[in-house]
Amino acid sequence: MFRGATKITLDAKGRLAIPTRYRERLAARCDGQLVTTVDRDHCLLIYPLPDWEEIERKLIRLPSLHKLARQMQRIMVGYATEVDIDGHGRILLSRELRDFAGLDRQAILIGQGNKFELWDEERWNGKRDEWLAIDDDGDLPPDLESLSL
Amino acid sequence: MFRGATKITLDAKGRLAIPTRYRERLAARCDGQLVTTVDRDHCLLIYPLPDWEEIERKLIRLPSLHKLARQMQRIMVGYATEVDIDGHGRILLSRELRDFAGLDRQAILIGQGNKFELWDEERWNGKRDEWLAIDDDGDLPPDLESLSL
DNA sequence: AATATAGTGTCGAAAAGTGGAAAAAAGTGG
DNA sequence: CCACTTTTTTCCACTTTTCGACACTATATT
Repeated sequence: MFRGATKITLDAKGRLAIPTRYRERLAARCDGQLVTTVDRDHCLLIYPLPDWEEIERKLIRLPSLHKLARQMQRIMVGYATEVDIDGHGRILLSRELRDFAGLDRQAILIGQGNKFELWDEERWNGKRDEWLAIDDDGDLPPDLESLSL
Repeated sequence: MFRGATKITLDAKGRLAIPTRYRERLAARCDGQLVTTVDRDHCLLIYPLPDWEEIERKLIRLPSLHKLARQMQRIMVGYATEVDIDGHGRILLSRELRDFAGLDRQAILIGQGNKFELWDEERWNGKRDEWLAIDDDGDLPPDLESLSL
């Protein structure tokens, strides 16, 4: 399980150095082979290759006539890019992906279970504060209703 | 069960010395392995690793397409950082976590059952006074209505 | 073919993390 | 009230990680 938030700066060429505490796990899980794609919230998702392949299978199987399903296929599979971790623990993010997520220099890498999310720092801070401000006394789904932290 | 409030100062590197009265219990429960994450009220939550893992499992299982669920995953799992108690009973709080909670030197550690809360001292004092000032004559939810202390 | 643009690898400096120990403060018992 | 123990805090030295710079290669463009 990947967890934790890390501030990261991309270099001039758009490379991202994976924090060392994840490297060993990634080497073991997928030999440094990752897949990067985009998320509706304009961040990037970074999966170990085998995890991505499973998700891709699920996406492909969705009914083609369902509008939302087709959109998700197009966006997620469409942007999915295979990247290898280089000898110094870095990956190169293509211009298309960086543009989509508004990434230039300062970014935040967020562990999310089987994947990572990569956000432009400012966008993350903005969204985060927005989420925290939500007053969720309203009706919650039962799973959340009963959640005790 | 952890209880009690303790004034604590962080050192220049952002390390926090766990009060000795908790150390033995923490060593027994989780061999000094803790997880720190953030709370909506801009304090940090500190769990023994096994307690956190259970919460994380619940969070990860929530449906990915549910907006509120995704937000909670992002914030709570996203900031969750594994920390080990070192030989001198200290843990290091990452810059990201300290920034989030506005921690610099003086902090308050609050026992809260299965976890601790860590507050910047000033923020704690402010919030506490705010809470104490609230006049709660209004209509309470039934669980509270019948609460006898 | 020449030039620009993007991608890759390597190195060194700076910053951050780690561990240990001494000093200061607080608590305890006589 | 004083001496002693324990806990807390500060400080320093060392290691690791991260960041920025540079040079080289490959690919695309005019």
